[in-house]
Amino acid sequence: MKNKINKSLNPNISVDCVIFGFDGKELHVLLIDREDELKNVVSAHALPGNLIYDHENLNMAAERVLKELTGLSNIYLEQFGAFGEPNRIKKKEDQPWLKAVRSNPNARVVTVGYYSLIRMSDYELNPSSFAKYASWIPLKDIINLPFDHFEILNNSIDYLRSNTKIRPVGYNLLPKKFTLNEMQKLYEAIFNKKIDNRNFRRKIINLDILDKLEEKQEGVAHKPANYYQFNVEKYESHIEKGFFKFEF
Amino acid sequence: MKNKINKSLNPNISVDCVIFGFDGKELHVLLIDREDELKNVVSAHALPGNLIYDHENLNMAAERVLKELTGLSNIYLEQFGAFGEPNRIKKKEDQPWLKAVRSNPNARVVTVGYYSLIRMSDYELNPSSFAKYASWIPLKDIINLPFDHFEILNNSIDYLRSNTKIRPVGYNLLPKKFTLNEMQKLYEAIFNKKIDNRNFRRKIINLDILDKLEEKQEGVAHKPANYYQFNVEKYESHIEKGFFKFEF
DNA sequence: ATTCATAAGCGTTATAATGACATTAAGTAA
DNA sequence: TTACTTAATGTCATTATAACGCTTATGAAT
Repeated sequence: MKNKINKSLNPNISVDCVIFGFDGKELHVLLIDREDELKNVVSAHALPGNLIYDHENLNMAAERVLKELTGLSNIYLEQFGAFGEPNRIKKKEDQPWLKAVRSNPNARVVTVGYYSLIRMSDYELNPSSFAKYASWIPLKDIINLPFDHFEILNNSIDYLRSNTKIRPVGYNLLPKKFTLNEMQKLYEAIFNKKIDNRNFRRKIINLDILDKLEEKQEGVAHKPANYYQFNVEKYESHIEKGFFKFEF
Repeated sequence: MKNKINKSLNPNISVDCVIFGFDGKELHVLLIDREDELKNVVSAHALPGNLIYDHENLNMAAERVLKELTGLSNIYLEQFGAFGEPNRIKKKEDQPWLKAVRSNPNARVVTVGYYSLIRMSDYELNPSSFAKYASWIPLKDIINLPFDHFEILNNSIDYLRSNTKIRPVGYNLLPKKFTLNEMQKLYEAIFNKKIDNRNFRRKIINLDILDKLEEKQEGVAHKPANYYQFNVEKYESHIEKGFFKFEF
């Protein structure tokens, strides 16, 4: 079994996935705790990532690895960069785990980063393979990671933000019906800053990608908010065209 | 010699360079004609690219490969993506050359793309290694390329354009002293469209990255244009901050 | 000397987008 | 009835935008 896998695993190329999760309040990142072949769980959280097979392309590899390690599937992943410092997996503290799980632990590995932003409540975590646990860690609590994963994470954040500046996000991140304030919280989470509510509303509404519903919130101890939903056609065409400047 | 090189060349990872050249009028791309070990020149133009060494990072590899194949050095290269279709170098017509120059011609290779935009007149082409010729080909004349190089090229164009929308370019692309119309031609070349001259001037001048010089054109059979030069400090700080929306 | 051709360079106007800011509205809870 | 909480709205001054036409400085041609 191990041999069979190793035959087609490329020793030099890996993918790493940065999955941002939104819970309505703040951004989280999906990290795993690794388990080596001796079943000693390696505690430092890490990005889900692994070597690719020679028969799959990078996107497929990222999807497969993500699924194998965390159970998540059907997630649109976007590439944001390749990381290839020769010493990126040479740190002393990272060696024992590599030696335990890789047939060629000293090989030079270039990794390709993929990211996604999803709604946490839509997915159930099912770690397997060498991932013993998988968990959502608040982004703000992540202060370091093994290998060069912290650098990769920071790169992905930049990428996410600049992408969000030129393409609206939200579909798949908010409930089918949502309030504008829920949407604003999403943007505030991504950019990690407060946004003026009147200006936000004006801007989002002018984008003309939302339909205002008749429905309102119920049972809340304050003025109920109106529900909105994405107008999928307008939303998609806006995504295609790209470029709306989102700055507050 | 061959063995020595092959020992540390990683068979699975390459870099490819898209060097855009500006001649004051239109964009060109630096392509090579390949020569195999039997000195049969392979005629189809290709992007300069090759496998990386295990001791170098991706950036260094791109710089080295570019220098080895074309003679260009001291060029700031920016990564724009990794390309990893399993069949990307499996096209029938690409096999003879691979067999002639690679010790492992069937290996699966993921390539990382780097691009730059330079002033053609600043550099002299000195092809070597397996590059028999290196030449600037007008971008508009490039209709296909071997391997997946055409796709890589198209990706790099998108990248160049979106980058130019959010960060001013021009330093290193124009003479030390240049006219606003020369600068406008650069932008027109990058975006491949005509731009209104009054609006262009207003926008560029409002960026406050240029110093207007006392000097004017001489010997031209029309009203002489004023020379400008970049204010390096302002330019750099603007590049840092990023994000100016450039749309016409 | 005069005219011509050429590109440079200036300016206005109507419209749209931006940021900053404060009050009222609609519901539940007590 | 009042208190509490979040939703929702509007204005204004400023800035950015796109579209557009005329005048100017020079060398070349006559």
